[in-house]
Amino acid sequence: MAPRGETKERILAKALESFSIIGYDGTSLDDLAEALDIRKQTILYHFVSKRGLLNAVLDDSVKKLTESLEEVLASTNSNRDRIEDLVRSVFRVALEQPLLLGLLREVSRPGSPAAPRLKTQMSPLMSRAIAWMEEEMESGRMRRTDAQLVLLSAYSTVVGLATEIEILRTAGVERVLRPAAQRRQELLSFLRTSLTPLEKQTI
Amino acid sequence: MAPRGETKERILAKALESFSIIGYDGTSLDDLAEALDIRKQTILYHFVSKRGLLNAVLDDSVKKLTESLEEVLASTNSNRDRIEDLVRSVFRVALEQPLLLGLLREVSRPGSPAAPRLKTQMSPLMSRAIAWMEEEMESGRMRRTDAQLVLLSAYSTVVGLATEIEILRTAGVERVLRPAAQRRQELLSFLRTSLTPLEKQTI
DNA sequence: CTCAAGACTTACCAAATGGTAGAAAAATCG
DNA sequence: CGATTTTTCTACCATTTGGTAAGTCTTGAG
Repeated sequence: MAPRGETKERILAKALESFSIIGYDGTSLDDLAEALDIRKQTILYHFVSKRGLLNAVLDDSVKKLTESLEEVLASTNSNRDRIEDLVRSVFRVALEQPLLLGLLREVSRPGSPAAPRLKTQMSPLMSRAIAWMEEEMESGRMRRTDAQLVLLSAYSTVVGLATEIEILRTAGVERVLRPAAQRRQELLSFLRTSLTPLEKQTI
Repeated sequence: MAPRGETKERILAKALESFSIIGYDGTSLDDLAEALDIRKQTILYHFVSKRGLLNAVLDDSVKKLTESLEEVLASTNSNRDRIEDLVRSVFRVALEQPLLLGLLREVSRPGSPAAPRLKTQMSPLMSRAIAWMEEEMESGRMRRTDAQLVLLSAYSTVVGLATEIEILRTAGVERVLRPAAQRRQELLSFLRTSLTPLEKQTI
């Protein structure tokens, strides 16, 4: 028998994968259990209900996401290109944990049962990000715009790059898109041209 | 009894709504029927199976989407700001038919059963859009970049603006975002700074 | 060794789901 | 009107689903 929380971890990982790819409703506990060579009741033992499992996966994911971004947001007044730092770090998450963004996408759907919980979980991170941006604007390192709007655009683009790629590939844009590094570069120039103060802009 | 294809139309509309909001797997034919005050078998009579219904909804939606964009893509060498035309038209679709984009989002999920069909349906439109952009670049009206990449970014942002707004609202960005017109404006400047040829750029 | 707590399983189940078969009702047309 | 076709409904059904109840097995502390 698996000691420690090993089984629990395995379930969480597979659940993230399944929720992220075939969705919450599309995931059956029986299938999940079979994929893990485990009995369904083991899952229910650890997480009480399917919703409980979703909540656990969600909590876990948001935690990882937060940890990844926290350090960048926390780094104070260095002179480095902080936008680049942020984009780089977000991209790292997107590349290492695409499932995580897939889950965000799944859960953020208007009809999702987990929306309220997501709010509770993400609120601090969002406030933090907005505060960070406003601080940047205050100090003149970032052009003054609506922080929320930029956040929305950036968020959409990143999640899009990570997940919506599929539709384009499916829709006929077959040739594999540029490597991730180049895509990041593209996003960077988008953000730079939009955010860098005019007087510093060299393009 | 409803003559003509009236019932069929009603079913299609409600199905689009349901698929788009609570997803394909989350939609039950019984619930759908009840919402329409109709018996489930009526749905199956018209669309054979649940998959058949999804396909029908998909075909219908892609058709509307294509029609909306076709005219812009078709308009030849006018001197007007064609990027603005395109963005404007896409936004009009997004605002008038948000469910349509919601469906795209749902269906474009990697695990979706409708992905192959989506490919068939969207391919011409995508090729068309790419050809359009390359033509613009050729003539110097658009800065030379990777058309596919720009398409991906623009697509992500629009679908994002239309659907992912929900997550931010849910995640604590409560204050209602700027009106659509301003958001469109923002997207326009994103695209302009990225696409307008340098020598013409005034910012 | 004992025994309680934790981890995992077998045995079931009520509800919901997509779907089939065929009758009944409505519309269409000569 | 009467016959035929189209549309909708009632009656079922097999399977799947999330979940409950109650056991068995494992482990670690005393």
